[in-house]
Amino acid sequence: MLDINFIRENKEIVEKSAKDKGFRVDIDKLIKIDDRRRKLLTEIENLRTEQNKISKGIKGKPDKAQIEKSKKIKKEQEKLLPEIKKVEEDFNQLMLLVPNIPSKDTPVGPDENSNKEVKKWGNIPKFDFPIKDHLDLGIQNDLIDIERAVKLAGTRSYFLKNDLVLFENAVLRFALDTLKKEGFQIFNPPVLLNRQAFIGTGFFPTYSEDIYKVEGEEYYLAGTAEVPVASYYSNETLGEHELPKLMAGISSCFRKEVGTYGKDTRGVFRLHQFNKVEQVVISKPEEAEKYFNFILETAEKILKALEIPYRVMQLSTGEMGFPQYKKYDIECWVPSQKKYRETHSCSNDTDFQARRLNIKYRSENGEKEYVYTLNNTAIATPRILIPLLELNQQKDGSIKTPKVLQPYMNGQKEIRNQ
RNA sequence: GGAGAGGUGGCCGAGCGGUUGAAGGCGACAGUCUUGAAAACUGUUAUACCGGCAACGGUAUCGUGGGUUCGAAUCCCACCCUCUCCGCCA
Repeated sequence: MLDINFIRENKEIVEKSAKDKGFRVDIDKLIKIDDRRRKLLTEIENLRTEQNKISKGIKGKPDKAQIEKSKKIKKEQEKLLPEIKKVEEDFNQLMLLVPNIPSKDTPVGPDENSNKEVKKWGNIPKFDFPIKDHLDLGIQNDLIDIERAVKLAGTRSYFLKNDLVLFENAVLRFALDTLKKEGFQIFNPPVLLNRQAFIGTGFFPTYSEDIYKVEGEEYYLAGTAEVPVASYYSNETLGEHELPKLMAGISSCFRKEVGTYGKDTRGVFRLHQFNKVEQVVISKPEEAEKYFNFILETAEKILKALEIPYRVMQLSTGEMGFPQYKKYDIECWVPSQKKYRETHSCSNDTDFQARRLNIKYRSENGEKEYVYTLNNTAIATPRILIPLLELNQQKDGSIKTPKVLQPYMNGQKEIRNQ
């Protein structure tokens, strides 16, 4: 959420930002509603002032004149109440639809063609045998079964099997260990959450169509641990000395993937349910950029250790999403597609989420201010298994275990069909 | 799921329907005292919004939303949450 006073004073910027990002908001309407809201509020406050004055003058029993006057004021108030209620509702609803402002260095453009590569790491491997893609490798070694999953869970579902289950756990655990070393607190959060958590993190109302709702209850399944972890300190004021909060959540993630029909249907790239370790940082405004780079680097560290070639893209305005001020994607090399594919998403949301979540900090001089929130994937599976399986495949279809994961696999050096 | 108790300021805790934004205590901060510290004493100590350069003024807030009343933390209704006991259960 943006500050209404900021919106009023920077109407053109707010309008342009929304347009560049591809969102439709009527800022004129919002300001008009706010004008009305302010006017009504003042009128009601003035009436209450009068009424309070009368009440304060009454010591014992009120006399007739006092009651008459008070009743009259009350009637006037009651005339205004239905309108103010409506106006405030409209106002709040519209406020939730105003996207964050993109950073000045964000490339302006409607889609991924405007994204900008900011770094690249690793050499693209050459194979001296015909390679298989992750699904063929998975089927050959009895590690992935999608056909049977579809019988009971529909499209975009999967079974992982045998050593791949252990391998997946190894990857996740490796990510957690890496983050722990970097000073993160680790969370296993709830993922069945109330509306407020989704509004607070900026997923509602804009992205509500992609989120599963529990039938008959006001609970929803989180598509990322960002939702519960960023909400952890909601409605709290932190001390300046407590910042930054480095938090990492591991959870299953659920996404409807509406509007992606026919996209990425092969294998385990785009799924309704997957697992992810997510980094969330709560920081002081002036340190946000620093920690934004930090969580990008921790993710890179994990990829380097896993020896996956990747590149970092700065996303354009049209690609970056509703709550973001600045966003990088990390894309990993997928040999079978001869392309980099998105595996990580790194966001600086400034105080946009903090305003909705009501998370502040008290500075040393006693001032209260909103915190900044940042988040980035640490690792997401099964998606990351795609480059991992493909990059480590051998001529006979078996798969080498990356060195850093071997300790997590009891020293097992390769995965093959038993 | 059944039965009961309860939700008040940073915390504990009081509050006959009328200077109650809210006693008292704790904590925190400042001052006095002290070589220093502690103790003691004195004072200060909620948040949001609106108006104002400011001093300050106004409004709202005692789980949430309604209602009764000239007036609600206090009475009524609904909902939410927490705790205890019983049942069920990984």
